[in-house]
Amino acid sequence: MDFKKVLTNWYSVNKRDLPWRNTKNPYFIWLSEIIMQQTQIKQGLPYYEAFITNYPTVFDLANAEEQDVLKLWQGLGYYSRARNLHTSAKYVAKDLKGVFPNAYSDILKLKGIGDYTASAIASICFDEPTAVVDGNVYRVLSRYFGIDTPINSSKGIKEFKHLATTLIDASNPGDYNQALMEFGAIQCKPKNPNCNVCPLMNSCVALQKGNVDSLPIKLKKTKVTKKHINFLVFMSSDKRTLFEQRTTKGIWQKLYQFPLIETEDALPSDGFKTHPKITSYFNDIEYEYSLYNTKELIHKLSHQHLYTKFWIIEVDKLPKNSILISKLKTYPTPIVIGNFIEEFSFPI
DNA sequence: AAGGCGGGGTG
DNA sequence: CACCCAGCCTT
Repeated sequence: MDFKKVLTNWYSVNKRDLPWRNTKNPYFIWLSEIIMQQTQIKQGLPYYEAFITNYPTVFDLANAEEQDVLKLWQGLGYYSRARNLHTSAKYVAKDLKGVFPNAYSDILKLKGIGDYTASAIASICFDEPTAVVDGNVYRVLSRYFGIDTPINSSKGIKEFKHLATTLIDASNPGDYNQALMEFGAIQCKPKNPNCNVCPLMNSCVALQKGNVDSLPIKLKKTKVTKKHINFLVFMSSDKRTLFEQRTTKGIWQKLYQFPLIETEDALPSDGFKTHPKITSYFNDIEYEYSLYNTKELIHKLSHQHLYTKFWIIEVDKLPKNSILISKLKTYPTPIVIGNFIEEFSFPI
């Protein structure tokens, strides 16, 4: 039996029952693919359900406020996915009158859709024989064919895309693509792959050479930077607080947060009042403060470790742009803020 | 070509 | 602790 036959047979027996496996509706498939980028199925599944419930059609998503879309996305990370999804939904609903593009090259033009996602939608929804290459595919192909080209080099990206294209089952590209990915997720796992019961054990190059564990090859590790971030949680006697939207380019763009002071070193509780950034921020306002977490909370992202402190600051009055504390939970926030809002006993 | 972008899970 | 996950965008 050849490679694709083995895979599709394996898939028909072992595939998980996922909600987007019973539809070819491009809107649903699109949603599922964006949500699942760099995300494990278990983590993304409840978000997929929430999105199809809240926005059953592309028009519903297009008509939504960006803030509401981000709120529904809260906790999933890589928030540009949500912003681009919303942008493209508006484009499809208005400019394309709700008709999703039906060819790889046109799907690829949508913001937030790259080679992988365009291939997935084109093959699953429109039977176009475009090969998907995601993390699973890199792993399966590099091992089965014994390829040690780094998967994150431009040479590797081209090589694996080309190989995947030559292998695709043109008669059923959608199922074949999903079979290859599912095989990587369940059978040919990163750690402890099930080689002893693998249907491809007789022809897997890496298994024969004994280097399954060292494939695929990936260059360069992302280096982690450390930051100290201090959130200023104001509380006024009329139960208001300050909450502001992040407008800067980088992390958590367009999400909301308490006023933030970044410091190079940890801000000591006895030095809070004298730190220049604090004195300039408060500018003669009377306040009482305390530290919510004496131990810094280390919020770990893939490329940053954020040493986080929440300072509770009680004041008499706050300016007009303050918000009611009771409305805090309606704003999209980074998960580290969302967790704090859940845990802290605000006066309401 | 390289780096930034989240949060959760695994060994 | 390191590495991975249905990747994409910007520089």
